[in-house]
Amino acid sequence: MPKEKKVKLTLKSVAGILNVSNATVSNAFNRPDQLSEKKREEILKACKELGYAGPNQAARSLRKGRSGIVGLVLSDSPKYVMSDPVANLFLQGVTEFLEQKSVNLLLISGNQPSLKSVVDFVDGFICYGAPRNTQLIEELSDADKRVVTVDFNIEGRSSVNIDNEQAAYQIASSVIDDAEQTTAILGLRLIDSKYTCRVHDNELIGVQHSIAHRRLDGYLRRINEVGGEITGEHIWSIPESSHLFAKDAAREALNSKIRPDVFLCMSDIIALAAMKEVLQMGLRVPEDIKIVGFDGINEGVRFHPSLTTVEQFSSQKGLKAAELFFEDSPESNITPFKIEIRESSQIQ
Amino acid sequence: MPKEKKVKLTLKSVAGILNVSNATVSNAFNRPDQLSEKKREEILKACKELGYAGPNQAARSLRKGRSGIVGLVLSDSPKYVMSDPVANLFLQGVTEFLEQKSVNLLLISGNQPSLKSVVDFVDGFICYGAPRNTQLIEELSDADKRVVTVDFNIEGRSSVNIDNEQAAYQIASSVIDDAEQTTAILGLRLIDSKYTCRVHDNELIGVQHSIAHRRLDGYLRRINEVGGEITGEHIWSIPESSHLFAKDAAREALNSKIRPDVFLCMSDIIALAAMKEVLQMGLRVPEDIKIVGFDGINEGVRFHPSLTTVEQFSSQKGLKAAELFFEDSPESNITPFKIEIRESSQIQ
DNA sequence: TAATGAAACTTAATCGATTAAGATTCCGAT
DNA sequence: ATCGGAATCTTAATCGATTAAGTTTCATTA
Repeated sequence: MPKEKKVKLTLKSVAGILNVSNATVSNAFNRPDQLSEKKREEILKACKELGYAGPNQAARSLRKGRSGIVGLVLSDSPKYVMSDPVANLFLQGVTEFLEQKSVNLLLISGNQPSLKSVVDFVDGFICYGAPRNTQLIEELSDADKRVVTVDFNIEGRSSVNIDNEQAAYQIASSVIDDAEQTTAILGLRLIDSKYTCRVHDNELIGVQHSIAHRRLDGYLRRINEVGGEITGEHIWSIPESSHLFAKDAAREALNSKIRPDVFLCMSDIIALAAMKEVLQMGLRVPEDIKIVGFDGINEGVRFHPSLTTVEQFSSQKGLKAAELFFEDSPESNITPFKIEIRESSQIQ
Repeated sequence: MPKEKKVKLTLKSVAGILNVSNATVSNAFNRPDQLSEKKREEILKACKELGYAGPNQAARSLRKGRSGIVGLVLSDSPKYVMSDPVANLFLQGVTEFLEQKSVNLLLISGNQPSLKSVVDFVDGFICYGAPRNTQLIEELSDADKRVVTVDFNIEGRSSVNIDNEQAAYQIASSVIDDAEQTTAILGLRLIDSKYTCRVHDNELIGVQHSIAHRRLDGYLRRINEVGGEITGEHIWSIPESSHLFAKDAAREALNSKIRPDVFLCMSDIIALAAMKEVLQMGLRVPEDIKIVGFDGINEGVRFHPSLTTVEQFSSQKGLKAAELFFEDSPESNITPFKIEIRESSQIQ
């Protein structure tokens, strides 16, 4: 319940009661060198007794132009992004760093129409994945604030990325060493469709800048290197990193005439869904089918069998992004990844 | 890159340029009925051309006393809370509702020393779990703002809870129907220790108000009902819902002389860790050991075998909490739960 | 034609702070 | 005794808006 109060407690009213100027009260809180030690303690003590908790932070931020709040722009709605364990790890990293800096985080949806409603509250933005509403990218580009982008780039702004092509190449290499192997690729948003579907050959040609296409490049490089067969027939595009869509794709692939013995999956969520499907069909992993994922989520370690994947240290990316936020000049960072060979690809 | 600008664009400067009063410009944005349609369009058009995006929201919020931001006070550090899938689902629910209301969310750590630094920026608080720093509870209790608590209560404030005792009783009942069964309880923070440890009988007596103790009450009620044996020897306390601690507890229980054939786990995370341990020891679930969890996280559905649990619709709780936030008077809400019988407890 | 009153704007106080510049006090040095 | 300057405190402008109250304009009605 709100406390009863006669007058509203503000810097001004407190100053009035104590019979000093507001400047002095303000200085008591912010600039100890501007007044005598004696007076300062006197004022702080009186404030405590009156129940005045200190300067209003909103007013202070208006005057000073700094709020101590960082806006975290998500690629999509918070609901969707938070359901993704990779994003979640990233958030953990960001919040860990920011908490230590006593800075708070304002969550901002990537399909909000504009940043107008929040821009004046924050000291800048960390942007996780290209926002779905592309207008936001323009606003971020033009804003007179600090900006750090993650998993995409805005010219002149700080950014954090991994080398997706190289990572995909290496994870593919860990499991493909023979032209006789048949690979199915379970990709994420390779084409613009609301449903799980096979990719046609011609659609593969279009150059795209998304993370998914860089990963595809890496997979294809390895398959071509060993002389394996790979066409649109072997590639599925899943509209979002969801269990249901991924299971559909896995089932289709298993029932198709290509009879894959390797699944290259563009996320661990997809890989785990595929693995569950495979196991439920009575097949063995890795004996019948080898499966690798991408991301390195904890669930992959726990799963039985555990999942071989690209560990991309998402929380480290979060830490790095937060760190770059406080740098004075823009800086591009390529974060490391690690190939984690586990049970799902390795016959004991 | 920031755009070059001669003068800073504010309501005042824009009014100066357009040769009208600031009131008129303000009204053009906020109160269309206060000026002619003609003038309004004229002003908005000019603003667009000048590149003035509209009133500064921080200044507006200072004046109006509303920011359109809700503070989400977490029980612990964001890093720790976000790593918990249940909290994550809750967040999804909250954000879903708030996004639709065009309200943004400010994340606040539960071990922050005070809410002072954020209280002036938000219209109120939703508080997920009792904050670790209890001083915050007092501040929340005294604040002249809206407050909704979840999974705990503050007198006179809105709250959202499930009936933990009843839920625990029911899930226990689904798996225990015989005095011959031997049950091990893997509990969460039943006693104040940093390590996984067995609970001693005398420690069970102390009445506690935490969720964990309500759940324990429910388990014990069922076990006593069927005449099963239950002592401190059968109960483990795990310091946090983490995989490693839970595996320790499971291993200890399996190797102990009580030889349990039922695991009642106070979270799905604990249950899944225990299950992985059981499977790795070569035992079968549910044939050798039945395992039930609590929470209803997605990973439980995906796991093989899938996990029997109490679905507590955490995202619904989030929605409800957000909904209550906008109610004018305090309201206590008890949200439903559902017993989900799946593979881990049911012999086909 | 004068009174009336709604419509369209403007004035100015206010939200709650920060801070440069000015005023006063006080002390030691010349 | 006087001057300089540091220490301490006050004055007042400012951050960027909102809004009640006041002013002017102008069409309507008696």
